[in-house]
Amino acid sequence: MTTNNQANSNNTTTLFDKDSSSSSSSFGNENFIYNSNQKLTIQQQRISLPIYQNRKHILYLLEKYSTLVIIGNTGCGKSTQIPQYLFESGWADGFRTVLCTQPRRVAAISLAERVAQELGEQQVGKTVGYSVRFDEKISDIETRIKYMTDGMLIREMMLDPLLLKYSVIMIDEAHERSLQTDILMGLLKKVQKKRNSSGENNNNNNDTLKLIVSSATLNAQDFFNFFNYNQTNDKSKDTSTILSIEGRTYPVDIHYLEEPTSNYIQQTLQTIIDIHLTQPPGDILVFLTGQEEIERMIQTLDDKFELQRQQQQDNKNKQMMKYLLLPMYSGLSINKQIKVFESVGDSKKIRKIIIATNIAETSITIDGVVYVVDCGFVKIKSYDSISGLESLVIVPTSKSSANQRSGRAGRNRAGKCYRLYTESTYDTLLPDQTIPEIQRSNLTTTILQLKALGIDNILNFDFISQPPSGSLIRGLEVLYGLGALDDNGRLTNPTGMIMAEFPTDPTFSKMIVQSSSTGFNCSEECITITAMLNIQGLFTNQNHKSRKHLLVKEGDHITLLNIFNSFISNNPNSSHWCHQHQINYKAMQRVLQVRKQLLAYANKYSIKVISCFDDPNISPKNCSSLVRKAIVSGFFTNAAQLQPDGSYQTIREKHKLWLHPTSVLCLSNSPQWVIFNEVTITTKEYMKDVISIEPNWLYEIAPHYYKFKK
DNA sequence: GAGCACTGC
Repeated sequence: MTTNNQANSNNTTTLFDKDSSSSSSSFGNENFIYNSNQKLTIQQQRISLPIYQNRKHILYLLEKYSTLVIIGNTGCGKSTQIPQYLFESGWADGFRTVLCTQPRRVAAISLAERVAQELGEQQVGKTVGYSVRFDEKISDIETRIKYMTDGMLIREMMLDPLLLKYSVIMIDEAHERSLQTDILMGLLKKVQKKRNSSGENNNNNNDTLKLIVSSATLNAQDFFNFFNYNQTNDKSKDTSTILSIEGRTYPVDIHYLEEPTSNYIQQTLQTIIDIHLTQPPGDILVFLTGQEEIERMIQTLDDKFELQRQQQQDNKNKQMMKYLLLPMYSGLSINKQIKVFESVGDSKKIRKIIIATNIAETSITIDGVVYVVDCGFVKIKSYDSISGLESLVIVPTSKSSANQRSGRAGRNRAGKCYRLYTESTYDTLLPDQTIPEIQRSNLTTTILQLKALGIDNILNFDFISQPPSGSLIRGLEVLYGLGALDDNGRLTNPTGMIMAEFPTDPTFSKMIVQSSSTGFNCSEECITITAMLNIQGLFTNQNHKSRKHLLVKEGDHITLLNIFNSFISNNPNSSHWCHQHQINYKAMQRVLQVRKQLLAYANKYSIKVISCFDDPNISPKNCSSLVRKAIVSGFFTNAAQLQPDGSYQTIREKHKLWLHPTSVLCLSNSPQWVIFNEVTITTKEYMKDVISIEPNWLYEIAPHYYKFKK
C-alpha cells in the first residue's frame, strides 16, 4: 500500500457538531456524545470554536455581498453559530427572521434545540424555532432564528413567494446537492434578484435578501458562479464571494491499493482482518453499498475471526483483541441502530467494527472511529426517462464522497483511511462530485411544484445543474395526462393546484382528488392506501403466512386497505395485533400520522371524504372495483398486460416486467391486466404493489393516454 | 421466491 498524508476535516469539539447532536436527538440518548469541552461554560465553548475567529469577517462580507459561500468542515460550528452572529448583529431586528435550511428533519430539530440552549432559553419555540413535516415549534411573534427543512421552505413559498419576513437565508449542506436543495437555490436566486433590485429602487435595505450557502471545497466555485450576477470583468462588482473557515483538524493517513482489485468485497474482508490483527486499538468504520453486502460481510468476518481465535487458543502471547461487529443501514430498527453509539467499556480491549452504508457518510456520525475502510462504491438512484422507471445502481464513488468518508476517521485523534482502489484511480477516474440528484430523478413532482410557484417555462428555469431534457419532457407529459396541466402547460384549477399542494407524488394526489367524485365515492379508502404505500418497512416478515386471512385476491392495494381497517378495529394503540400478524407497529403509527395529514389537506381543499364501504347500496365487490378504478385514474401509466411466458409488458413502452414474489397476486392465477405502484430492478425488473384491473377501465378513465390503442 | 442507497412534504 502507498501512503500519503491528508489533513482531515475534524475537530476536537463534537458538542456543537450538528451531526452528533442530530443523532442524540433521533435516538433520545445524550450519553453517547463525546464532548471534550464539557467543563467550559456555553459562552466559553462558543468562543473556542474555530468559526469564532471569522465572526467579524462573515458579518462584513454579508454587508458587502448578496451571497456568501462558506466552506467549512463538519464540526466548525457554522450551522449553530452563524445564525446567532446574525441575530446578535441586528439582522433579525424589526420583526425580521434569520433562517437556516437543512436537508433532514432531525438536523433541523436538534440544531434549533442546541441554539435555544445556547441562548439560555428553557425551550425551543421562543426566540429559536423550527418547522419540519409533522412538527413545528414556532412563535409568530418571538421567533427570530428559524431552522427548517428545504422542503418546508419550498412549500412556504407557495404562500409567500418573496419570503419577505426573512432577511438572511442560510442554505446548509448545499454540497450534498439534494433535489430539494437544488430547487431551493434556483428559487432563492429568483427571489433575491427581485427583492434586491426593488430594494435599490425604494432605497429600502430591509427588503434585500442575503444568502449564505454552505459548501464543501470541491463545489464552492459552482455556487459562487451561480449567485454572481456580475456580467463584467470588474471583480469589485461581484455579488457573491467565498469564505473558507479553517477547522481544527487531525491528520488522516490515506492508504491506496497498489494494484486495482477485481473483487471489492473480498478486498474489504481482507483489509478489515489485517487492521484488526495488526493495528492498535481504535474502532473501524467500513463503507459498503447495501444491506445484503453488510449482513454477509458480518457473517463472514465472524466465521473468520472465530477460526483465528481457535487457532490462537493455545498461544497466550498471541491472542486476538476482542471485537464487536455492528451493522448500520437505514432499514435497521432504531434499537439496532443505537448499538453503534453505545459504549462497549474499555476501547483498548474491545474494538467496534461498524459495517455501514452511506448513512454514515452524511446522516449519522460515530465517534471513536480511527480506521475507515472505503470500498470505493455507492448505491444510488438512477432514472430512465424513456421507460419512466427509477432504479438503484452501484457506481464508483466521487472524490467528494471519498473525502467525506476518510474524514470520518479520527474525529477524536489521528486516523487512517484505506481506499480499496489505486491512487491513480482516485486522481483520474473518480468524478469530482456525485451526479446531482436532480439529474437522476423522476421530476414530475418537482415540475408541479415549480408550476405552482408561477414558473411557467420549466425548460428555461435557472437550474444550478440542468436536468436532462428527457426527464423534463416526460414529467410534463405525465402531468398533462393526469390533468394537472392544460393544453398550454398551465396548472389547472382546481385539480392541478390542489395536486401541487398535496404532500404526495402527483399520481397519489390525482387518485385522491378523483376518488371523491361521483362514480368513485372512495376517497377515504384512497387516502388510507396512499398512507400505507408511503410508509417503508410495513411488514416485519415479507412472507404473508401470518396474515393469510387478511389477503385480498384483487391485489396488494386492497390487501393493504384491509390490513389497515383490521388494525383500526383491533385497537390501534396496542402492538399485540401487529406482532401477531408480523406488521411493524411503529410503521403503522407513521401510517396514522400521514393519513391524518392527508385528511387535513382533503378538508382544506373541500375534497369530500367518503367511503364506499359505508354505503349500504354498494356491495363489497363493487367497492373493490371502485377503489381500483380510482387507482387507475392516478396510475394509468403503470398498466401492464400478461404475456404467454408469465411476464408482463407495459402497454405504451412495451417494457418487460415481472410480478414481485411478495405480491399477493403471486398466490393465485396471474391476472391478464394489472396496475403497479412501482418497479424495483434487481435480478429482474419487478412490479411491486400490484392490483388486477379490467382493460376497459383504461380507455374509460385515461382515454387521452390510451386512445392510440383502441 | 426474492432481498429495499438516502432523504423530504
